[in-house]
Amino acid sequence: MERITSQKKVIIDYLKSVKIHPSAEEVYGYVKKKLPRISQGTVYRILKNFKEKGEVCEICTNISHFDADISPHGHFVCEECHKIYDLFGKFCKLDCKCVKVGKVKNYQIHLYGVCKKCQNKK
Amino acid sequence: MERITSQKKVIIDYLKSVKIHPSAEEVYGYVKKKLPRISQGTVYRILKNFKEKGEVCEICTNISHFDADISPHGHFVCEECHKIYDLFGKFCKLDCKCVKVGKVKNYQIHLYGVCKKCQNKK
DNA sequence: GTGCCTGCAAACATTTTGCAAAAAC
DNA sequence: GTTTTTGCAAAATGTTTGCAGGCAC
Repeated sequence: MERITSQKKVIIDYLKSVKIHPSAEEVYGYVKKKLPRISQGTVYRILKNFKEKGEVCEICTNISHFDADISPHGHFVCEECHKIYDLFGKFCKLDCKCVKVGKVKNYQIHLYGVCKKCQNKK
Repeated sequence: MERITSQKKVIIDYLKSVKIHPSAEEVYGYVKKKLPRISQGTVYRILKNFKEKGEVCEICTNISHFDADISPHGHFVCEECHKIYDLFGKFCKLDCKCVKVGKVKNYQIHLYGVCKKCQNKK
């Protein structure tokens, strides 16, 4: 049975109270003020735990796969085999004109799930 | 003036010939077979160079920012100040029913550009 | 020949992990 | 008391960088 600890409470309260989308490092920096003995490892473990339960989501900015097809298209990432599939459906074309916060240079659409091959393995 | 080297040629030819969306590590593994003396640093430098010129794009799978708002919404990432803005427009709702490659659990939409604050600084 | 590019190795940033002690139940 | 979770430190992972020599032009 999962246990409720002060570390988890402080982290989820913090994430629910801010809109700055903090990095793991920023979460650690804040939580350390409230719980000075907390370690980075714990922060990473708790964030991963929340993510797996679906209580928080991660936002991707750090990137590591490359594609020479620069036309606007989406990607389906299989969470089992980590294979990346191209998606060319019409929903991959976004209308960026209505974005007010700044000038959009490009965009990415990522769907996460389990691909058919991996579904059939079970 | 930029120079054309065998390392660059092998890398871009490889990326244009495959559909597996290789990681930097995979690019290195392949290119090493053709050019055994190539180093990882060179691969990273060349990939970054191609990306900056817009010849290849990066696909995000490695992730590092957290958001307790798990409703479907997009993010605008400013390439100058690295701030992340929430986007709640209607284009942030994707219809995933037409995705055939697997079962979609969730998705992310990321727009990249320069936010208004940074535009005004110039 | 000049200046950009590469190989190498070290540095750096980020995240994960093993283990004993501490805390939750 | 039992089991999960934590703190710590080390390791693993992924990426960047400085520099001397090599290569494109």
